[in-house]
Amino acid sequence: MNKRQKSAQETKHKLITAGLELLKEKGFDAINVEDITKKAGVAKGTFYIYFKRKEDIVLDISRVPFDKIAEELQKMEGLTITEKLPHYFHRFMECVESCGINTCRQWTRDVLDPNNVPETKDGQKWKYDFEMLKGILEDAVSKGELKKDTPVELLTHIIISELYGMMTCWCMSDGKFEPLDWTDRFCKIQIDAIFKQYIRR
Amino acid sequence: MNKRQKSAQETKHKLITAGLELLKEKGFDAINVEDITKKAGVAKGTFYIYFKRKEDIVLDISRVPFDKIAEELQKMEGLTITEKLPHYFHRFMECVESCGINTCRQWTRDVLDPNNVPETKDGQKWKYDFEMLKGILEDAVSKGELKKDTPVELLTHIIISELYGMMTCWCMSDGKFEPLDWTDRFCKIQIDAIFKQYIRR
DNA sequence: TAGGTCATTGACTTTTAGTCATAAATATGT
DNA sequence: ACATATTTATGACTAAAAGTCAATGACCTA
Repeated sequence: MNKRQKSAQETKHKLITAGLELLKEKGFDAINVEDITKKAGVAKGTFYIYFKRKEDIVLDISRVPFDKIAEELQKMEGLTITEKLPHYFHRFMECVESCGINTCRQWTRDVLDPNNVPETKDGQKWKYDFEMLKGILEDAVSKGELKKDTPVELLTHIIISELYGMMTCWCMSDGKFEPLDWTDRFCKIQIDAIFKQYIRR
Repeated sequence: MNKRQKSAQETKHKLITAGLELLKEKGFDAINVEDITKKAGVAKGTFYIYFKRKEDIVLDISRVPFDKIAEELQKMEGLTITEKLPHYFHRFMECVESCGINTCRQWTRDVLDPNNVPETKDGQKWKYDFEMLKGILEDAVSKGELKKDTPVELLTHIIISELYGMMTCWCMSDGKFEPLDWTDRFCKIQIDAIFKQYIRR
C-alpha cells in the first residue's frame, strides 16, 4: 500500500471514528456532515469522496463489530444449533449495546429499506446476514441435527425477525432494560421453541 | 360542531389522505411537505397548523387502523390468551399490509425513538400498545389462565418485540413474502412457545 | 524531472423544513 | 345589525444543511 492509499484509508477511518462518537452522543438526525468532518479534521467535501450520502456512513460504522460476530458464528464447531444461536443472540445484543442506542436506531432505519442503502455488496449486509444464518441452518440439516423437512427459509426469517425485534424493542424502550439479561431470558423461551419440532432426537 | 371546527377537521383529513397516498407511493424521504399540501389542495403553511413537524403526520396516518385492532383485542371475550394473540398478530399484519411498506418503514422509524414523537398522548402510541397488551396478560393471570408467577412485563416485551420484528423483517425483505401466511405460520410456532410454561392446565 | 493521477478543499448551489406577518372567514357579545 | 375577537389559511421568506465541483497541490510513475 502506497502513501496515497494509506492516507485515504486513514481519512476514511477518521471519519468513521468521528461519526461513531457523534452518533452515540447525539443521534443521526441531530448531527450534520460538517460536525463529522470537523471532528475528523477534514473538509466537508472529503466526506462525499468516501460516502455517497450522509446515511451511508452508518453501515461502515456498524459493519466491523457485526461482521466479527457473524464470523464467530460460522467458526463455532461441535455445538448444536440450539447452543450456537443463543450465543449469537447474546453477542448480537452486545454489539447493539456497544454501538449505542442512537447508532442502532439509524442502523435499523437503514436496514428497513434495501433501496436506501448503497449498491455495494456491503449495502446488502442484511441479505448477507440472512444467507449466513440460512447456511448455518442448512448445515444443521445436512448434519442430521434438524429434520430433512425443516422449513429453512421460514426459520431463518423468524430468527432475523427475532434479532431485529429485540433491537427495535430495546430502542423503543429508550434503553430502559438491560439488553443482555433480557436477551438471555428471551432466548431461553424462544430458541428451543423455534426448533423443537424439527430437532431429531 | 360549528363551521370552523368542521372545516378544520376536513382540512386535516385531506392532509392525512394525501399523505397516506404519497407515502404508499414513494416513501417518506422521497416526498416533501409541499407535495402533500399540493395534493391536499392547501398551502404549505397549513400543514404546520395541524402537524408540528413533517414526521408527525405518519402517526395520524397509521393511528386509525391500529387503534381499531387494539380495540378489537380488548373486546374479545371467551377466548384464551393463545387464541387471542394469533388473531391480533394476523390483524396487525393486515394493517401493516394495507398501510403499505413505506408507511410502515416510517412508522417503525418514529417508533424506534420515543423522543422523536410529539408529546401528545397519541405520541405515546407504542406505550399505549404496551400497556394494552400488558393488561390482556394481567387479565389472563387474574382469570387463572396463566400462572401467578408469569413474568408479565417480560412476556409483553417479547410480544411487542415479535410484532415489530415481523414488521421490520417484512420491510427489510422489501415485501417479498406474503405477510399474512408468514405471520400465521410464525404465530403457530411462537405464541404457544411463549406461553407454554406459564399456562395452567 | 515532467506530466499525469488522485486525495483534498471550501465556496457555492440547491433543496426543503419550518416561520410569520397578513388576510379572510367565522364566532361572540352588545 | 354591528363591532370586536378568534380561528383558519396563505405563501413569501428564512435558515439550515445536503450535496457539487473547479481548483490545488501532494504523490506516483516513467
